[in-house]
Amino acid sequence: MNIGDAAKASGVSAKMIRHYESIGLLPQAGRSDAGYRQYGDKDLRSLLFIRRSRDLGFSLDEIRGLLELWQDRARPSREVKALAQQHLAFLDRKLEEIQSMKQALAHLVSCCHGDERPDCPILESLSGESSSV
Amino acid sequence: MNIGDAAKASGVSAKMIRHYESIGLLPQAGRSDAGYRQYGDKDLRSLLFIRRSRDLGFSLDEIRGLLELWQDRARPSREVKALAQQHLAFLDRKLEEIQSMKQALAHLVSCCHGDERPDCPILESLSGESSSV
DNA sequence: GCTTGACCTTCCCATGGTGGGAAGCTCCAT
DNA sequence: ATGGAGCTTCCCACCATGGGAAGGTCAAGC
Repeated sequence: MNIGDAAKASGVSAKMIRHYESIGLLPQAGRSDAGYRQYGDKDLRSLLFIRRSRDLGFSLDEIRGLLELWQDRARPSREVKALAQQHLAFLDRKLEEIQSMKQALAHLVSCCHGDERPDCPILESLSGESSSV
Repeated sequence: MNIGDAAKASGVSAKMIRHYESIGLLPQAGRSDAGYRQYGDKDLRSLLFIRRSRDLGFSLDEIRGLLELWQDRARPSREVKALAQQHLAFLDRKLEEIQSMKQALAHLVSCCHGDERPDCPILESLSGESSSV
């Protein structure tokens, strides 16, 4: 299986597959006589593992840890759970951050009549003429 | 006012102030005889405007637009509102993205007993042995 | 005056995750 | 044999931010 097919099958772009290999997230892929990277079922499973982890927002560094735990048959699930909980806390922080941005901005937007007149509570708030915010 | 004081007063790091100037987000600052950047009240107001906009998650490109509108006394508030609404929609998308990550991960975490045993629904799900997810 | 330390200048490099594209090689079907 | 699709490596870009080196400047204290 060439890299293009592995990319299609895994949902990870060929560019990224090469990148993951280069940073040691994936082992060096086998090569054909011509130097083409070759991928098998096992590689595909790793790629899918990575893609699913990315889908959950894990960083490549966290995924490195997850992959290690995955490959260690004797890992205590405690360690996996700890890693996941840590990321969950990170997601929570992000969520709150964005939520408060959204709330503040939504308020400003609702205050702005949005017509042809120049006066605008959004700009007023950003410039520090804090009347209602 | 030197850049360090402007940084303290605005909450924008000196590094970033220089950067914003270099990309044309801020006009070239005046210089002292020794070449030190000098900042006045007007510059400070711009810096605060930028910081508040960043706090709401606007990109530097969006802020460029906001600054232009701010400086245009005749702008229709309609344009400001449109820009803000666009960013609001972006925040909404981000929010949903993170929320669904959080939800999925929280489910997995709740399924993992997290003890010394090696079996772990989190890793199972990431590796594609989709039982409950 | 001279030293010292805090501040400023410019310049380059790094992060994280991804993409674009060039130059050159390989494979396969026609 | 030719053409096009796919592969290789290599460099550059994004966004926003920070780190740090090498060198100039300023003000306070001796």
